[in-house]
Amino acid sequence: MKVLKIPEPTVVRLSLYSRFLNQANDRGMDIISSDEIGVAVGIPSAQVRKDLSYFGEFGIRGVGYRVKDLCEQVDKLLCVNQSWPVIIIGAGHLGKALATYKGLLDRGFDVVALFDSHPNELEHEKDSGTDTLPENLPIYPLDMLNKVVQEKQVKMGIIAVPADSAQSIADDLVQSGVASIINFAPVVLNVPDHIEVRNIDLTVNLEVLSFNLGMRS
Amino acid sequence: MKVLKIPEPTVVRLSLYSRFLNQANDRGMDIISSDEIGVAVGIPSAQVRKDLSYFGEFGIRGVGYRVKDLCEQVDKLLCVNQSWPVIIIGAGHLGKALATYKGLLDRGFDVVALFDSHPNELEHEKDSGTDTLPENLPIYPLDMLNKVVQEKQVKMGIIAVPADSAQSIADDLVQSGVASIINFAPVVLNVPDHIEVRNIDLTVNLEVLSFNLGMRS
DNA sequence: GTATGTGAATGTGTTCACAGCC
DNA sequence: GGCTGTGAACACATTCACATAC
Repeated sequence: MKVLKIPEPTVVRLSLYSRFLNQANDRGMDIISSDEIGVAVGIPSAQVRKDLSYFGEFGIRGVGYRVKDLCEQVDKLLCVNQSWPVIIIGAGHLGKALATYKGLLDRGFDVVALFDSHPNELEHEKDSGTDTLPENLPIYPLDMLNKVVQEKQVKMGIIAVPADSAQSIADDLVQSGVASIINFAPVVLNVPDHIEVRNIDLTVNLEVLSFNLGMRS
Repeated sequence: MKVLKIPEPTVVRLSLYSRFLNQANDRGMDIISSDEIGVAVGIPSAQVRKDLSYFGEFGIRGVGYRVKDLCEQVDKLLCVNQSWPVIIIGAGHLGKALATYKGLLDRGFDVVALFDSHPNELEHEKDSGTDTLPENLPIYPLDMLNKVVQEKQVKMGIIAVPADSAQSIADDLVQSGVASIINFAPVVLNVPDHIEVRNIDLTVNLEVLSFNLGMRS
């Protein structure tokens, strides 16, 4: 069992393993090999073993891994067992898409509030056809940010506002005390070193695809 | 000027450079240094220079880069000049969020159609408060996929459906002839080698954050 | 025999530091 | 002097291959 310096790709894969292991566990699977995990998430089995080996020896040589045990261990590493309050800033289509996404709660992420600069105009309108916002999910104006973050002990904020207001929202989030930010806006945010930002940028992804398509000719 | 083996992170950064350079160009900036670019996108200047050097010598030693020239060159690499027809499968909150997102067209990505398994139930309802879908954006049933992909020469599909139908949609997309897929569903897709898939997974990103928060204690 | 765990080897990406050119 | 372009050094990540344990 070593510590110190976990490669960041390893952590990303851990999340994939966790998802698959939970499914396998629900299906009542007992023993699983690194090979089966690898096939399921599209990663070489040696990589799976190495990833897990950073955190301990979870398997049984000559046998495999006990699904239930491994699942628990990995979930503990990712803190899936505990519930993380998160907030979403921006109640446009994207913000609502995220707020109504049930996959978050399944993995321990609890959207405790939505924020918007014009909360009154859109409070729980009926959206025909698609899921509506949870009844009990409050939509607050931005000046409630500090209060909510502190009261609910929020550590993570999700930015789902247009590019031109993203930096200002990021500043507000940092100011309010969150430690980590997911940013959906297509801008590079400027934040202090102790804040972790992860960008989710559709345009960049599309451009990588178009670059690669262009290369093939 | 070398070719062969461009690091994939380089391509991702190229997209960030392009965004910034276009802004700088619009602002009428003439000359820019690798350092200024680096500061703007949060990357060391040596990295900026190395990234660009994979594709040619775009700068002037002792001076910097001509913004207009560099902008054109980078945009050409990313194929931003040409228009890419893309389709979105899934017209839930997420699909609509993507379809109404104007940033795509700015960068040459033209959403030519939305697909949904129940297109009639949601055809252009009025969404109060937020942007409605473009009037001329058709919402088709899934069995129109092949026809649209072939007629519009679509190379990229965006999967915005729930996890349990994502693989089946991916199969349909591959079958229809798209070359690249952006997948928002939290599953690992199984596709042939010649298809490029890029996953955009909020849950994984959140779990990396919660892992890192957990590590700090 | 079989599957894990892991150093060693390899491969990939970043940073350094300086030669080359303005 | 200043800034680019780039080989060489370094750091990081993956893969190999085998010792180890069941």
